Amino acid sequence: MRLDDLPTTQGAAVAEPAVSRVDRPAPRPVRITRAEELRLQLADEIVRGQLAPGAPLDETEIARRFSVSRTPVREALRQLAASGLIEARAHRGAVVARPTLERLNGMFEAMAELEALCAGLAAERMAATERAGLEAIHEELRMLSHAGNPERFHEVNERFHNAIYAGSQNGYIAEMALATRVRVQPFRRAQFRNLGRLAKSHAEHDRVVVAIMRGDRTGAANAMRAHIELVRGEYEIYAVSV
Amino acid sequence: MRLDDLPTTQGAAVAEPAVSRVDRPAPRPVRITRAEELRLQLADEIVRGQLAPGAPLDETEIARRFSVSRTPVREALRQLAASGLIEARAHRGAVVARPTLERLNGMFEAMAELEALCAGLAAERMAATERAGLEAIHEELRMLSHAGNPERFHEVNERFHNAIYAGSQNGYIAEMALATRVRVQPFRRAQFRNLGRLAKSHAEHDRVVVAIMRGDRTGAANAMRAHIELVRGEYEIYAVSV
DNA sequence: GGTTGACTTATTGCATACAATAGCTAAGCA
DNA sequence: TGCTTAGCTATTGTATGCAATAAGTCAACC
Repeated sequence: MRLDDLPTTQGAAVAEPAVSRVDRPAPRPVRITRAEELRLQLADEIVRGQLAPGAPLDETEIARRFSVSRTPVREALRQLAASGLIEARAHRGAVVARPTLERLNGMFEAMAELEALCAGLAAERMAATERAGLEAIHEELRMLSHAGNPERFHEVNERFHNAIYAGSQNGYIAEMALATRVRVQPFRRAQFRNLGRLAKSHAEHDRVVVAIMRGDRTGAANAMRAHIELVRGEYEIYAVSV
Repeated sequence: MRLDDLPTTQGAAVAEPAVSRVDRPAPRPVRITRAEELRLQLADEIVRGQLAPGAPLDETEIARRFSVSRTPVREALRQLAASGLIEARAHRGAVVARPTLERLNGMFEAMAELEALCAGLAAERMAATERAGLEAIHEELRMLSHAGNPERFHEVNERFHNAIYAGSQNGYIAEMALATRVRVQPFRRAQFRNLGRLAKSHAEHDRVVVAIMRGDRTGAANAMRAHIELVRGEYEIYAVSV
């Protein structure tokens, strides 16, 4: 998952201007601040599972580890807390978020509904080029499902879903959908249980794509909702907190 | 709008344990931190319209105004930026968020869908006591609509919607709905255009309540979606940014 | 045996000083 | 006149030190 997409402010992320003129002024060095760097790094480690839910995040220790003072560390931790990836309990140290089973189920329900909403809106609003792009990604996934490469499949799968978010033409909803996806990411299994899941996933996607191409809002929403419900099996859903 | 509800971390706000045992250990002084205080204060001023969209938020000036150092001010501003209430442009000062017309429309669409989702879930899941509570609030609104007190009506109206959020039994979705409501709040007109709107609003609520009581998920969702679309007229929807 | 209380200490909150960056202005040049 | 560039300055970013709070511990008491 691309963590640059992590929406913290009003994420220019998904709704990026998309100005792809070649004669742009300059690539711009993109001066990144240290706090920002820490935030991205920590978020990445959490989402990738290197920092498991419940893992302690000591300000002083992190400051030492990255050779910075506590100030930018605090800032990064606050941002992460705001985005829900960590829990900051005063005077007892912050830890990687460890939602209750109930809450995790709630997040999945939200994800299903948000993705369904995006798919439905996309069916009505996607521009021709966007539709073409979605089909291209879909085709790429078909080939990857045959090749049996879960890692790469997962990557392209995210592009698939991002394309549908963007197709909703509603940046605000797209951000919520992406943020939710990021937040459940730490609970994803390291590997799919079986490779057959890839083919199944592609088949489910197919129903979504067909409905979108047909401009069938309800159909697209239902297909996507069903897909997310099934995807849920790829996640470790168990009580991680007390 | 109660700003204590503003969800920044994983808002214990809406999903508050609801432990209302009388013999609770102690009311707990609720030690509030300075940064938190600033955040609430500034958010309040923004939502109430005292700080209009586009108004500058100078770190140093705010620090002077509240007699604190820049550190807690920075923290508060970051939090507000994360929740989307302000825009923090580096080296040009932060300003109260000034979404484009397009984005504002997107937020309203999101609000309609989120509230509709909550109403639908509430229809299926509300406990008996919750249903009773909702009806009580609804009745209170009926009386207030006759009394013609827009201020008070507005207050109770928020309790009405919060009750439906809670009825969804999904804290995560409830938080998104509330956060969205807060974010469009600054664009609400100071007064309803006419008092007749209160009676109309109550009539729309009535359709929602009836559907919820009947356990009619689709009906409740549709009624709520329609209500939010109409409520939209109470907001100043115009391009506030360039 | 369980509860209450003070004490200790880890951890966070805040203030201040300084460094660094980017926006801005104006001068110089084509 | 329009563009580039250099320097200034407002503003933000970071480091460090100290203050303050609450968590945890242990002992005394009921």
